[in-house]
Amino acid sequence: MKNLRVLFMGTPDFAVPTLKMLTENANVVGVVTQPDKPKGRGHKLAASPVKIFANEKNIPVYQPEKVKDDAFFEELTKLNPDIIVVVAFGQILPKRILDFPKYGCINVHASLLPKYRGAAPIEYSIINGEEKTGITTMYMDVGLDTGDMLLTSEVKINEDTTADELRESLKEIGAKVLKKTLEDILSGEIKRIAQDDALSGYAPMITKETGKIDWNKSSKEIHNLVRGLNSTSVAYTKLNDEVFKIWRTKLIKETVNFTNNLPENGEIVRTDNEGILVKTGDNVILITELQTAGKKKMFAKDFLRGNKINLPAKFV
RNA sequence: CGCGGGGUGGAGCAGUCGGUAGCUCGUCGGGCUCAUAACCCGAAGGUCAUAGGUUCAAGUCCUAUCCCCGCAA
Repeated sequence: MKNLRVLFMGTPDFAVPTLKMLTENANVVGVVTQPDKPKGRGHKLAASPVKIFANEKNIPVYQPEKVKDDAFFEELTKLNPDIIVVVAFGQILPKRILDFPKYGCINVHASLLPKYRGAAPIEYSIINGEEKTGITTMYMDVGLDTGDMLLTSEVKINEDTTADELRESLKEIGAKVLKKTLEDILSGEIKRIAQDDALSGYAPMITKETGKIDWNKSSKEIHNLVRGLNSTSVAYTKLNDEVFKIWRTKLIKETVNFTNNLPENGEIVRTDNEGILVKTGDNVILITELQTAGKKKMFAKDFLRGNKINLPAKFV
């Protein structure tokens, strides 16, 4: 594998461990990543984590606005990679690029395909309450995550696993599975398995609206949303027109019986050292970590020290 | 130069018209109790982000810098 000419395409932090593995085991001839974009406060130009890593390793970096442009294809022919590895790159590869390398284009995808094709497989596997997910490597084709599957690796999702935690473990597993995939390709042992479209599903992009908590839903559904969105975007709700990001919740096993007056969904039932107890569609849920505008993420009990919530109060 | 909020004892917050700092917790010690995260008593702990300036006097006003965060992209 040492002599394998690899072109790597990727952008976020998730892609870095795989790139690192490649630099240690193969000949990475170049790295393609999204162009630096104005980002965050002040609109400062930010380089992708992949670019930063590649710069440290003195690997040539390419940042085409559109990878399908002729100019980039020309670069590609000069680099003459044997294989292209793609991890969370963020652009669709045209057919002529897919067909170019002799070993094709391999993608590392963070789900057990054919489920959760698309942009946000990690988040949606948790939001939908899956109990397992994993990594799938595949040969890319012109569709979105529709190519023939190669190797997979499963991981369990526990009741309180967050997207952030899951991403951390999957990015390392992705590197390992890809390594094995490349070894098997080179030895000729690899088997390709076509995806069964009948079982497929898409994990669309996360939007602002995705994170809005609907308090009419069950505690379980709300809990899944909160832990599925605890990194790039966060589940949120509003209290008196102020946005509350909800970073962590805890499920309450026992069903609470409201003998006298039944609270409305979203209404705060109690605030104490444990956190903020809120009525949901089917029971109650405990908010344990939250964040308000201008403040850092903090434990609910800490928030309550300096911010008294006068009941009755209701999240909307 | 995108808009905006904020940096005060370990944590979360107050601090009005400038007069040297307080609350809810935590911590430590003691008490009560069968017991406790409950209650009572007491204690330690802050050069109020940094550097200048105005003033008899600044956490509180002015200027610059550093850091943190929300929104928008």
